[in-house]
Amino acid sequence: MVSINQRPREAPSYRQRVYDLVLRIPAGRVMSYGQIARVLGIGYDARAIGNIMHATPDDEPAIPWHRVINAQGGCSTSGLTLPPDLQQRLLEAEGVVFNEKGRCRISEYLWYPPEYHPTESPESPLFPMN
DNA sequence: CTCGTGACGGGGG
DNA sequence: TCCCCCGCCACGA
Repeated sequence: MVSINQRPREAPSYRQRVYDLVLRIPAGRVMSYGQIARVLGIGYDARAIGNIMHATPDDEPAIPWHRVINAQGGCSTSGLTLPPDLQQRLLEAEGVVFNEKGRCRISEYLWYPPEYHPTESPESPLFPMN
């Protein structure tokens, strides 16, 4: 495990910021890749978050990677080294309900870090749509 | 340094 | 709703 923990304690790396946030997602709740990117701010985007999460199991086994799904409410882990249905099963074990198409009502499970105060206005680019 | 590759997302047809 | 296309960006070759 070429852990990021071995990195000296400087400014948190891009990965570390992502991991720190994912670590805080409560069981039974989820965040989408894009949502994480928006919470972290400029320079982060959904695709990059996905790349990082892909490496997570090897990197940091303790990180609840399964609580990060796509904005459509589905799991994006098809055809990898991981069992295709693993992520969904882990979430179901935490009470998340998926339909026959493998999608959950994401709005019911979304979690936002408490210190993050998104604008109330749906007009705002920071409004937490997903 | 450049290039290809995604566990993405949103818009359009 | 599904599908396709394209912008986005960290990472490894």
